[in-house]
Amino acid sequence: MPKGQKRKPNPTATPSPRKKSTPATPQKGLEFFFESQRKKQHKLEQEAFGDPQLARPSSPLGNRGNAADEAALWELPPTDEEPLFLTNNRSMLASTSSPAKEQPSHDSPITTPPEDTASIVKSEEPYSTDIINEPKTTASTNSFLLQTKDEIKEDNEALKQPLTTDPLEFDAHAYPVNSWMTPDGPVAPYSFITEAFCIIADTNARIMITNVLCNMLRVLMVHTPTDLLPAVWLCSNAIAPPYMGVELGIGPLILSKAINSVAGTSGKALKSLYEKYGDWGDVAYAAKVSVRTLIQPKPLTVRNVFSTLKSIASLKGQGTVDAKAALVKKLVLASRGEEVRYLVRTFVSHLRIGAVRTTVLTALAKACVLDHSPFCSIEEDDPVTMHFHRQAGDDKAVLTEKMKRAERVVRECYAQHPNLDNIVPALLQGISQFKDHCPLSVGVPLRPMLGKITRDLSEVFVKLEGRSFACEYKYDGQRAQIHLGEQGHIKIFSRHLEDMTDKYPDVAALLAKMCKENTRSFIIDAEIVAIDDKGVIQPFSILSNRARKNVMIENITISVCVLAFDLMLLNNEPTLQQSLRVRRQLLRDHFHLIENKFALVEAIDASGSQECQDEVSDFFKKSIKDGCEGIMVKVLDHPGMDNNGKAPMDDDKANTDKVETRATKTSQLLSTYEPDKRMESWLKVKKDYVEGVSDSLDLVPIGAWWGNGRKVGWYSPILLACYNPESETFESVCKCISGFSDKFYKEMLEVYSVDNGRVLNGPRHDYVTDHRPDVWFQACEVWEIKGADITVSPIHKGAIGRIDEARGLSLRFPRFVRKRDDKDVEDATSSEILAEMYEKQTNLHGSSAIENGNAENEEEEGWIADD
DNA sequence: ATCGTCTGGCC
DNA sequence: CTTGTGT
DNA sequence: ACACAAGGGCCAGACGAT
Repeated sequence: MPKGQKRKPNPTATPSPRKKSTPATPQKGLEFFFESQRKKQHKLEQEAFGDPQLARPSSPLGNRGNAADEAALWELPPTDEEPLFLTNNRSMLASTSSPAKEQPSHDSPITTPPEDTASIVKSEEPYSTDIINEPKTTASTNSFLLQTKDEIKEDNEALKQPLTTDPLEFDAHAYPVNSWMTPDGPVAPYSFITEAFCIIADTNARIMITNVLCNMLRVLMVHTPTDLLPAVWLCSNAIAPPYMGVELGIGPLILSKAINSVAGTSGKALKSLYEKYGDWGDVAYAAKVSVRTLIQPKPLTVRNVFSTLKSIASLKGQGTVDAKAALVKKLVLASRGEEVRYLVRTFVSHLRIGAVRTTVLTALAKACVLDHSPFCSIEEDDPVTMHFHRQAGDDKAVLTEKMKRAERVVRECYAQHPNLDNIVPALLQGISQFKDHCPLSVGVPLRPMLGKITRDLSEVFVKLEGRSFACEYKYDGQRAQIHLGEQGHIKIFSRHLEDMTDKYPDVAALLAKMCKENTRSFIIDAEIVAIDDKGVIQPFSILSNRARKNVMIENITISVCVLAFDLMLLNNEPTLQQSLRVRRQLLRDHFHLIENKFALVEAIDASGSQECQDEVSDFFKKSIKDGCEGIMVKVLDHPGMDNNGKAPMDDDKANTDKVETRATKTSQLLSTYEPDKRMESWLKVKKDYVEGVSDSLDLVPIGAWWGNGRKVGWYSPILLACYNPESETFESVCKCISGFSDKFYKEMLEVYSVDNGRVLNGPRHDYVTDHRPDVWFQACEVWEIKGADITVSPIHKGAIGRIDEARGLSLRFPRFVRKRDDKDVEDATSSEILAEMYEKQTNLHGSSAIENGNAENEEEEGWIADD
């Protein structure tokens, strides 16, 4: 069904075939890039391993991280040239976004309606993004080609294998790209990748999605390798790694402006289109089909789309809204057929094709096995190369194995060094050594390890039976990955790898003091929590009030404490492969605790025995009392190495197959730090997962909006209210989108229809809310809605006036649990009850200081700061 | 200067 | 952050 | 089991309008 709901490409508007030539991007810059890339890579290696001034002794854990790396990260190139494969991607930018850099004059917005564009001629820019300025006919555009249009077309049709071909059969070299040719070499048209997007959007089959992506990337890799990186970015809904702080800053506002000026539509018309389609790409498509462009601009190319995106992201300051709209308009105007759909979705960073980061990585890895770029030096006899790359005579099984290997390597590499600007160029040179270019290093965030959600404490004991494990407080703060380099460089990254160093100058100032003498560099995983002046942990909302940019230590109003729980690198050695027990000990051994500023998370160790179950249960309760979300439970030791000496499987009697499987699995759980993985060796037990511990409200649906994407045609989200018996009103508490099954959505259309009178023309007089849902409901049902916390809301109205004069109460993480057919709307949670729940929750807070920030408390552990 | 809207980012 | 869905 | 896509409350920062 959802598949059916994915909007199919409109058959009446065929995706524009690659029939036209693209008057070229100067290939020179890109050629230069790859040339210098080869040189610099060589140089970098020499520096890393040869230069006595920069090289460090390589470690038994691998030769990752070195002085050259670190220097480069903070833009202190060890040589006069910029290192290439590190986070510094300016060299890449310089080549791919040259139009923006060389042509700042593009700022002047062009808001002329399409009809007038013919009169505007003249551009210095030869790129196809510059559509409006090219009154050339198609024929003249193609004039430098040796073949006629028809000949090319025939050619293509004859030779073209569909991208859906099994990658093992697909021949990227034979893929016809004559039409991509320009005087400066081949250039991939944007339509090439949108064609792939169309196919991918039309299926849910993951294998097919990967195959199409894989084939698409191979064609680029073989024919236009410099287009590979931009294409990979376009596939991943991003244009730069998160920690580079590059944002498009395009939303509905700018999009509307641009589309209106292209299609001559009004904001109102667009809005109604959006209500109909629920997707800005589809809106743009619909708005554009009705427009006849007199002058067909030059086709878009992958690199131009990408470089324009980069330009948009680089705009800042006054007038940027119009400037962005102008650039968006140019691309929209130049797009043909299906292109505009994906172009616009790219603007809002939401491709909606059912493939994002991981799938693209997989496809990329496979692509690199089956083909290689002209820049890849395959050495015939090199066993490592042959371990990954396809060789003549490889049968299906061998290739499958190689692809699996490559996928593992690429994903592991990405998890430790998530920067496509480094990974893709490195991959273009071959899979075998590319890992060395993208090491785990200080200054580059690794993707954090995640915990599996666990709904019950008893589940913990089933999953971890026979193993030793640590239970840690899960504080309600912000996850932070803190890096200190040997030269004193500091970076603090968020859970999604944004650079938030600027937000925490106080934490940065702490790092030097934290380090014991033997600590020169590190990466730690921690939670930052707000504390008051007495060292009492504050709720998340306090932390979120903290300033984020240009923070001066003197002006900080919200103090924080860093609670560390893991160590991924120490003194330039990755510690990922150590057991948690060892990593934790390293943490204890190498850091001073600083009262109310730096501590290790509150924790106990346990295993599966009965006493432990009680202990863990108490610990869990205590964590909640102390204002935490719950606990994390983590396997401490490597398989078979449990400290309690107990064999993992010893007292398993009733050996059904299932038990056996469970036990085997349990006994193999890793205690390593696995970046980017949600492993069963880390279990997350939050209070609101556990029955009876969380807040649960009985609310009344009073309205809804029409859903988007997968949920088009359904009510989503739904506006819910509590009941105030005093004023006899329904006060909005939250919108809810989660917890509904597809079946439920369908039933809802029946339950709330105009026909049965449960859909109203407007809000009832007794509905108290600032929201304006698409559809108003007659209050007639009660639903149980679960949430994590009750919050004082700037917009919702629950119990307004009771806790705060102007603000009502709302719910954090609302989700639907079930209908309460046993209740009438007047029996819904009352405003008073809601207010009391809020008070109870806030009284819970404010009692507990951070315990192990106090050195005296922990003498039996023996890891307190000792000087 | 101040306020409102938009955007992206935490959870 | 949570949840349901499809492979 | 995994990947993806719906979208929640709430915030600071940035830009634009007044």
